[in-house]
Amino acid sequence: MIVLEGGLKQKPMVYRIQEFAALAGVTIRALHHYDRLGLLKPSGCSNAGYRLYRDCDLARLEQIVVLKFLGLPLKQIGRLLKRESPLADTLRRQQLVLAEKRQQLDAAIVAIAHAERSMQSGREPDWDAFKKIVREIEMQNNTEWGRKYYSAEAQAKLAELKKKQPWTPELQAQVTKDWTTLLADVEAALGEDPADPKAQALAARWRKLVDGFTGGDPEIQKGLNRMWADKANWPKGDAKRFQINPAVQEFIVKAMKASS
Amino acid sequence: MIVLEGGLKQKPMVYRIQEFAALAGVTIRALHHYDRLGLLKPSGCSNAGYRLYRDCDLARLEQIVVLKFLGLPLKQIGRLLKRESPLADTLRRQQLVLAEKRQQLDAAIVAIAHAERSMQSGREPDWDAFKKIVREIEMQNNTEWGRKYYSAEAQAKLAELKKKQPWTPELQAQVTKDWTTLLADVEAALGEDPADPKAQALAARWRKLVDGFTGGDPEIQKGLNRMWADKANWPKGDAKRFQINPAVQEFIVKAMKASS
DNA sequence: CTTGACCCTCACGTTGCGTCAGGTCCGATG
DNA sequence: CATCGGACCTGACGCAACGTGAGGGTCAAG
Repeated sequence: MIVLEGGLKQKPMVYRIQEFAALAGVTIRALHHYDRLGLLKPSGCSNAGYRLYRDCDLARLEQIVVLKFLGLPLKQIGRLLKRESPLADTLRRQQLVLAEKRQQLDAAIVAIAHAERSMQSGREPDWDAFKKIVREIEMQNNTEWGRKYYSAEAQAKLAELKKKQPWTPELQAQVTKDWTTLLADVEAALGEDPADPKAQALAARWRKLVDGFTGGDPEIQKGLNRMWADKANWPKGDAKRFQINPAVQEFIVKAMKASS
Repeated sequence: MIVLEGGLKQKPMVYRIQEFAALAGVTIRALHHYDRLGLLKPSGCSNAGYRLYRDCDLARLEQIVVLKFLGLPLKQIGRLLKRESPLADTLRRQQLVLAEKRQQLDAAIVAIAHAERSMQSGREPDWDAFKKIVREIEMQNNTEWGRKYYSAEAQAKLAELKKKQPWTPELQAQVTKDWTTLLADVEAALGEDPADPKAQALAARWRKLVDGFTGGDPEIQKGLNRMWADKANWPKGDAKRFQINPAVQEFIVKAMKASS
């Protein structure tokens, strides 16, 4: 049973937690949470330890609520409120994130609609058709995070390549295997002279694998180079899977130079 | 460094976990997880305790991936795969959920765009404007879950009412207070005769508060009745806030009848 | 002096895995 | 034959943003 404290103390206008929570449309527990995270410390405190909030706290809380509504994590909101990171940049990034999420959502909605149609006739839905949709979208996400490294031209060319050669998991497995064997072979040849025919053969295999992705296009190649140069900033999940021995990399670079 | 097992054993086509995970585009850890949840038990097991997967497992996993893509929680996916709940219904519900999420996303995207425009000129964004947007959407969500109880006509009338009388948190506080005091007063009068003038006065107050929400419209009233009749199925978070003493409810019903 | 509404601080539960840590198993090599 | 590197195993903790009690003070009214 909720009994609100109706007492209007006009002057300092302090609120106890329940009143304050109702005012902003959040729960008491959320306020506790924000307090412990340091996001919103109440500006006052009764001698019994009660949290006492004022109008200035309300303004801050409303900012928090808005930023949360935009999908920002609380840690970032904290940095924003402490002016440790610029609002404008954060919003721009978040806009991209949300746009991507929206695409996923739309795809899912379309997929469900498709499923319901295919189920009206037959009892079982068309699992195979979905598989393709899902793969399509997930592949798109994989490319999405690296998109910024490529010029508009390179992106268009990549899209064309993808049409001609769809990126199946079988192909993925094959390519992964090719790369790992090549990397192992190069590692075994680290002692050789980069100009040696053996090293040159390795460099040639390397070039062929890269061309398998770039299609031999120099624009795409430039984007790829930018991407690897920025390896430090990759999403951590992906960075691990593409760890590569620096010595190997250096060896190949030398071999490439020697052949040109 | 990843070294794939290239051995193609054509006949039974068993996969070890890494190979299988790559095939479906999920992580090994996810497979462990699904195994423990009972979502996908590998159909085989080597004598060393290695999980061994076959093509039938792949089909099941792909279904899991698709359903996960549609935003379904793993528990529900489990029930669906065990045929404990019907796929068609679940998909229909999920479609609504996704549509709602999409609205939120769109609102957030629009809000960010709005913010960037308002920041280009002035340094600070227009916090007040957002507050309204966010409240609008969150209020909408509050009404969304109860929408199913109202006829199309009632929904239209509710929308009109909301325009004439926007639902501010101040109003919310006032209404909450009115209800709680009324409930307390009724509880204190439980011993009285429902036909007594005192009880009738309480019933009148009750009617006035209800009319404050329905606008006196009988269509809306009917929807409200349906909603309370289905109280058991409310979202648990909300159900708790509207707990009401059954004796009080009974008393008011009797008083209403006595006055008619 | 006792309710009862309100407040406090732990502290565990949730969802879907990521990420070690510590140990086993297997094929290839010295 | 021993051993080394990969792949595999089973716990078990971590994360995000709170929800949900448990157990116990505070304060005004009766």
